[in-house]
Amino acid sequence: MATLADVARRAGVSPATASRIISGSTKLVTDELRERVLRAVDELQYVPNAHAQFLARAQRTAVGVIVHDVSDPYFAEITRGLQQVATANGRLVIICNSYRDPSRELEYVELLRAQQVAAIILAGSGYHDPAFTKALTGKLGAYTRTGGRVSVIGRHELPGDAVMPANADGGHLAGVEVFGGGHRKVGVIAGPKVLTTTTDRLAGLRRAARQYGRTLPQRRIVFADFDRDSGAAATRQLLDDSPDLTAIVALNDSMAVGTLSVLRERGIAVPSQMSVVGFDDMPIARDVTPALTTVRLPLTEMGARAMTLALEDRARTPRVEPALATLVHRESSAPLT
Amino acid sequence: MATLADVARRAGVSPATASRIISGSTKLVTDELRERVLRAVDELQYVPNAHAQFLARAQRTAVGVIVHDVSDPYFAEITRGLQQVATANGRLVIICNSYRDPSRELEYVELLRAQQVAAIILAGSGYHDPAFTKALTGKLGAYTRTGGRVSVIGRHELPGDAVMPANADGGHLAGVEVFGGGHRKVGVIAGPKVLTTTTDRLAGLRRAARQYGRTLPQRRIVFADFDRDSGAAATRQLLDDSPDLTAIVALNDSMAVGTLSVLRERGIAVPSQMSVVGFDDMPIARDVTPALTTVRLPLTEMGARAMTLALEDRARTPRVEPALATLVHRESSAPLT
DNA sequence: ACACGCCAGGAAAACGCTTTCCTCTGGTCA
DNA sequence: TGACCAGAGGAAAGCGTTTTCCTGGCGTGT
Repeated sequence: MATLADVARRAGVSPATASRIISGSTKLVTDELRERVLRAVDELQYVPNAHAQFLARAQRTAVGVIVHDVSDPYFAEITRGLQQVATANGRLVIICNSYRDPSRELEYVELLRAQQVAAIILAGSGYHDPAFTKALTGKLGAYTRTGGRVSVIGRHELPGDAVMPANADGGHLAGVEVFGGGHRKVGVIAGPKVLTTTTDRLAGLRRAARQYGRTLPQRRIVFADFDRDSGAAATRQLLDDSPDLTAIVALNDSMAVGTLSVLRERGIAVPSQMSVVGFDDMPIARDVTPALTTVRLPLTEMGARAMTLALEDRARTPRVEPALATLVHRESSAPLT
Repeated sequence: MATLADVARRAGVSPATASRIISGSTKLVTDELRERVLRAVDELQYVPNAHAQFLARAQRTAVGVIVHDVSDPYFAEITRGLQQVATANGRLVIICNSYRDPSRELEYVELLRAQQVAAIILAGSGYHDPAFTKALTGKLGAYTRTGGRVSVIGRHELPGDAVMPANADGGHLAGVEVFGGGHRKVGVIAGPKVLTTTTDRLAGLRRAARQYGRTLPQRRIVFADFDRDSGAAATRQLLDDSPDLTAIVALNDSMAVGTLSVLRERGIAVPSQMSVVGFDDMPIARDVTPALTTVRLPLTEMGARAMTLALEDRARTPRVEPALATLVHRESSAPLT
């Protein structure tokens, strides 16, 4: 690998001069030398060693992002927003997938700290696990104390700047859609119990139930894994246990898609025999048949705002920005007739 | 930020000893010192500076991946495969999105080279652009000459190890499905003209047409952007220009989904009035109604194999591994009655 | 008891760059 | 013509690690 010294030697100048030309310092350099150096760069196909540059400059430029899984559309949307703002600010983004493993999340915080990133962004639900939360808070604290910035999406258990999706309000909207439509026997396909997203959305749903004088009995709630296939399995269980359901709320769209496929398989008509409501408004929601009624979160925007917060001037009090949920009514839900 | 020197001072040892303990060298150290150093690390929340480590070790560990867009399910699947193998080998993966912009691709190669990654993997279609190909080949050549490894997925225009999806064969399979089913008026929604993937798949389709004594006239081919909405727009154009079509082949599933939505909107029954065939077998393909007949590529496996090639022992002749396409028959296509 | 070898630990060089500080040349003004 | 100043270029000090090489003390074998 060609080094700066090689370039300088070939151009017959000092490394200092070569560096100034290549990395564009304010210091003036004769056109003749500039020319010679640039030619040498070209001939040697020289690319500065980013690590050495980093060390010499002590200037942090990359940003780290920890998500559950980028290939999950939910995070894909968020990541898109993050990236937009990051590249607009000339930042390199390092994406890490925790695959919902808290210990891996901890490892990645360490790794990003080692990489000296300017900011760490954690996206995705938190965990109901005090020991883990404490460990994570500790590591993030050490990071911020040394000038690092942290911003989170949807994790109220952590300190720092935050963008908070209105999960509870969204759950409430979904609840209003079904309970307000006169449904009484409503099944719920929830996400993993350990995730705060699950409990938040569920709480909103419960509030809506109360508001309409209904209840949400434990036996009509099945916990699944936020993916299509476990949503399908949960639907089967729900249908077998409570054959009299008239509506199913799935706490995310992937699971709702699984629900729709099971209903189709069993010949249960949607929405005439069963209303289905999802959550997140993934792109797929409008393409399934019937198109899915769902609660929309502004995912791309949430990503963009989290990155903006992370990149803002340091040293101010943490800011928490809400992200509103809205109901997108499509064809998979209807009032009880 | 605490440095190694801080830790050493606090523990009352030399930086050398501290380094040996922290980074686990083979050299032996007394338990007492080890203890003191580890305590200091803990108290200072010390994390070694990865850039400094890199510089001192001169050991490349990260791997760079350039894709068109991770949030596109096609690349999400590939990336999943890449990541699996990478993390199994303890490699950090840096993902870069070119958003189908050749010049950005060039920039990213430079950036990854600067990051001193051990390997660069390019995934996704290449471009019909000799000047660009030459520039890219040059940069990659400079990289491999200095010990870097390059592997590509589906880009025959570039040198190095490659995993080659059977795009032409896949196009042929799609063609057999429609022409073999007796369809004569077949519309095609192609991807961007500049992509080699488009031309390859189209070539396979043409071969199938010839085989069944049919043709694929230019006016029944519309070029779109490989995404849902441009697929929908292309479908409208196709229907308006050729009202007598009985089958449509979309060169990827996203566009096929757009096609289905337009057909539904216009009340054209699938498959009785119109057969639809997609390409790639994205997860969504089985969840739309009717479920999409499509050509399957083993995307995750392709990613895994590309990463394996990239991580293998250096210095051998480039290897090209094919990735077979298969037809997944679902409900969106049927023979002409 | 002496010499030797071994081993724990430290000093210092190296990794590739940036940047401060210094030197030297040439021009300007009195 | 001499003193001064400005500006172009170079020397060298760092950035935070790892690692080689060295030192000094101890144990062992004769």
